[in-house]
Amino acid sequence: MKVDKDIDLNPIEHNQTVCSECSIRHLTLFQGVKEEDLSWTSEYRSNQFTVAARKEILSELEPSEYMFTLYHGWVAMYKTLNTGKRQILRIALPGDILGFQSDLIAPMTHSAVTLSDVVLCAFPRAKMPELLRRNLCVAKRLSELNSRDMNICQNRLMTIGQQSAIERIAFLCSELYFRVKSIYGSVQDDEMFFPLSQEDIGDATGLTKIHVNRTLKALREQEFLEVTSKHLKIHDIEGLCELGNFAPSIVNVHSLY
Amino acid sequence: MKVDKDIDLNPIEHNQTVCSECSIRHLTLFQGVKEEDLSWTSEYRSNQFTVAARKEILSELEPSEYMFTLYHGWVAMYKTLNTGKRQILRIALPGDILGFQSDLIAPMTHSAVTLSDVVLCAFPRAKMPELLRRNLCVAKRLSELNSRDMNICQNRLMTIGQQSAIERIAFLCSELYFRVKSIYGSVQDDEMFFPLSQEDIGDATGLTKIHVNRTLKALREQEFLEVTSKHLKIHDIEGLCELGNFAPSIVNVHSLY
DNA sequence: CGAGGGATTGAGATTCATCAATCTATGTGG
DNA sequence: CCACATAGATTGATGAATCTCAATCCCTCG
Repeated sequence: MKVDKDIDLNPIEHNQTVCSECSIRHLTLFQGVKEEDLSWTSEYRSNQFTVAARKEILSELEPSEYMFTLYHGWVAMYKTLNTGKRQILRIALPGDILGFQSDLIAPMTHSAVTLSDVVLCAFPRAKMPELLRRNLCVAKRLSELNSRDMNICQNRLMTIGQQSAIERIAFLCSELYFRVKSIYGSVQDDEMFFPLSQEDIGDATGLTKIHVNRTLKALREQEFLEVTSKHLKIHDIEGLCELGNFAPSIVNVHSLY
Repeated sequence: MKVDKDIDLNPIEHNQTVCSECSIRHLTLFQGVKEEDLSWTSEYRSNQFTVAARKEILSELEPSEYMFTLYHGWVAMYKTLNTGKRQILRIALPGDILGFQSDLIAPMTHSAVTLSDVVLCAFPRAKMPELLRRNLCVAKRLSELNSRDMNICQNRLMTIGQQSAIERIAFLCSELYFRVKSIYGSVQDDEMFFPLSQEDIGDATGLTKIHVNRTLKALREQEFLEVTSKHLKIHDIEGLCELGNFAPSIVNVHSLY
């Protein structure tokens, strides 16, 4: 799928979401911030930006002025090999943090591309150390989100290293199904928005897009799921989890203390 | 390789290493603890334990009373699939933290097995929240170490998802070479202790031990490296890094602020 | 309505897994 | 100290999973 390498973030001029009225704050870095602290804490967030689908928002090896909270839409974090091959490391969904790394000013260790139109809340990196020192519950929440992402990353390692093509795709779809469910509370009729192309699925699972195509056909014929244009319909989520050896609990964020 | 599933940690009765005299403290969780804080901070560490090679020290799905700092030796962190297949998630080396996860009392998300005789510094989980609240530079260091591990995990995902057998093994050996080098400052004659069996290498790279054997033979014949019993000799580290597309900097720990 | 990008299908090549046998090093008990 | 047992390493033969190349189809969008 064609990716636009020019980073263009469009600042939202009017009607930016205010943190105190944010409907997904319980998913984000600011989850535990007390109401009375929210006004000064949210000063560390700068603009909200909109970005079109298939635009790069972070580039490996380049520094980035901001890190982001994904407010709306889907984003793929990935790395590119010298051969041009691409590995998708994780799919970010609303509430997720994009571009955090402990050396805040170093070049990015991975890239990020939007899979759909998205809205981002930007945090200037330069201000992060101060925020983390001043508001410990933000620092704590950051650890928790990182820990969840580590867990997901390790499970992905497991699935790519040890499972077959059909199992890997079953795992991926199960993971995304349960993550979407945990964000919105439910998945209407087990049908959901799913902006990954077959090539994206391949880059996430370590398969070629052609083999992904054949494998999706098998999953369709065995009545596990159907992937059509930007759309996933799950027929048998239990069977899918079993096939992919996926445990729904891994998508949960756990509290540090 | 046979693994002993019974966890048996042998407490060191005499001559335990005191944190203030620890020769690898600069690598550990206590790196940044000020001298004057070290006495109370180190109270949160309980016993040191010795464990023989090929013993399990953490078990997936079971809670663990302790988390550990690896003081001496090598440990493999891994997950097991319902099919019995095993994926090694990372190789822990001295200074590394074993068994941290943000939900401290939950069952472990992965197992750990010693690859050599090891010495562990144990931290009772129950005391961790208090430690992290009381000593912020420990909390900060924990984030930094976790961030480094995340970086290593993502690179491993990349190598397993996108590279060939010989590239994956080149990557693994490069990674371990540079990590050992960063711990001890140098690797004498490019020869080092290397307790992974061919089966371990396979479980770390998503290959069968038979294919690992053939691939090691190729690496030997192409004069990149030689792996003999518990021993790795590197002939051409630059070529190896290039082959595996390995960037030495990924093993570094970066400061959070 | 035409162009372009993704999806689909087929054929053939390649990599890696599986099965099976042998070899070698190490440690143990007699 | 030797014989044996055991586990890991090595090699060969075969087969399956997945990749690569190539062609065509189909949908969307301008």
